Amino acid sequence: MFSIGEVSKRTGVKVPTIRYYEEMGLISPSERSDGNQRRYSRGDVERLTFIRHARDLGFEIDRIRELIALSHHPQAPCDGADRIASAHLAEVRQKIDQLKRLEAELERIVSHCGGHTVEDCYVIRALSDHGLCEHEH
Amino acid sequence: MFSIGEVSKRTGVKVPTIRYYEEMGLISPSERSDGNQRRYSRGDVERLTFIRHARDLGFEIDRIRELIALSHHPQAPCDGADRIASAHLAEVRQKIDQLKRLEAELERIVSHCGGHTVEDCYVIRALSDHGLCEHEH
DNA sequence: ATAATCCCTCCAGTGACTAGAGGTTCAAGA
DNA sequence: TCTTGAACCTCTAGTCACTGGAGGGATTAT
Repeated sequence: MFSIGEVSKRTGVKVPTIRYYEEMGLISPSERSDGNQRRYSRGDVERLTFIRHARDLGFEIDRIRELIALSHHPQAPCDGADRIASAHLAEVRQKIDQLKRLEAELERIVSHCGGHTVEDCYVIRALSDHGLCEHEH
Repeated sequence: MFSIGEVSKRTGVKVPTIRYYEEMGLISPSERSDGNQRRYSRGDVERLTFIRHARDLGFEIDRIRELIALSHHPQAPCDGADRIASAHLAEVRQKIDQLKRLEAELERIVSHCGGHTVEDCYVIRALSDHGLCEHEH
C-alpha cells in the first residue's frame, strides 16, 4: 500500500491532481488508513499510469472514463476504444491544420513589420484591418 | 451610436463576450443611454474588430491589452508589437511540433489495433504500458 | 397603450487543474 | 515514549476565456 505522495512520485501525477481525478471518478484509493489517509494498491498505481498516459496524449477526462470502463470488459469488442482514439486523432489533425494556418498568417504579419513606429507597423495594422489577411479566420 | 446587439452583429463577437471584454478592460462603450444601455461609437466597433481579430489569431487577453496600449502611441517604436507577435508565433510553432508528435503516436496506436476484443486491443494496451511508445511524452 | 424584443446586472458553470488555509496523522529519531 | 517535522486531510477559491440563465428594466414598432 502506498501513500498519495509515493503514488505521485511513481506516476508523475501531482498530489492535488490525484485527488482531483478521484473527485472526477477516475480512481479511488483501495483503502484508507485509520487516520483517514489514502492508501493505494499496485493496481491503483497502474490505473493512474494509464490515466496519466492518456492525458499526455490529450484525451479528455470523459474519454478516459470511457476507456477505463472498456478496459474492465476484456472480452468486449474493441471498436469502442478504437473509435475514441480515432476521433481523437482526427481532432489532433484538425488542430494542427488550424495552427498551421495561424502560423502562416503570423509569419506574414511579423515578417512584414517594416515600420519603425507603431503608426506604420504591419503588426498593428494587420490586426486592425482584416482586409490585410490572406485567409479567412 | 450602436446598441450592443448591433455591435455584436457587425463584429461577430457575442453580446456576453463584449460585456466580458469590458470587464477585462479591453473596451468600454462611449456612452450609456438614459436607460443605462451601452452605446458604442464607430471607433468602438473598430476596436472590437481589432480585439476579435487578435483573439482569432490566438493572442491572449493580456497581450491584446498591451497591443491596444501600443496602438495608442502611434509615434512610439514598434519593437513592442513585433516582439509580442514574434513570441506568439514561437508559441504557435511549439504547439504545432507538440501536436505532430501526438499525431504520430496516436497514428501508431490506432493503426496497430488488430485485436477484436479489448483484451488484445493495442489502443488499451498502449495506454496501459508506456513501454510501447516510441517517444517520451 | 401594448407587445415583442432587446438590454441590464448578477451569479454559476465549463475543463483540468493549482494553490492556500487551517487542522490532523504519520514515521523516525532521541 | 515523546517529540518534531513532513506529509496528509478537507474545503474553498482562483486560473482562462468565455457561456448561459434568472429576474427585471428599456426600447421600439404597431
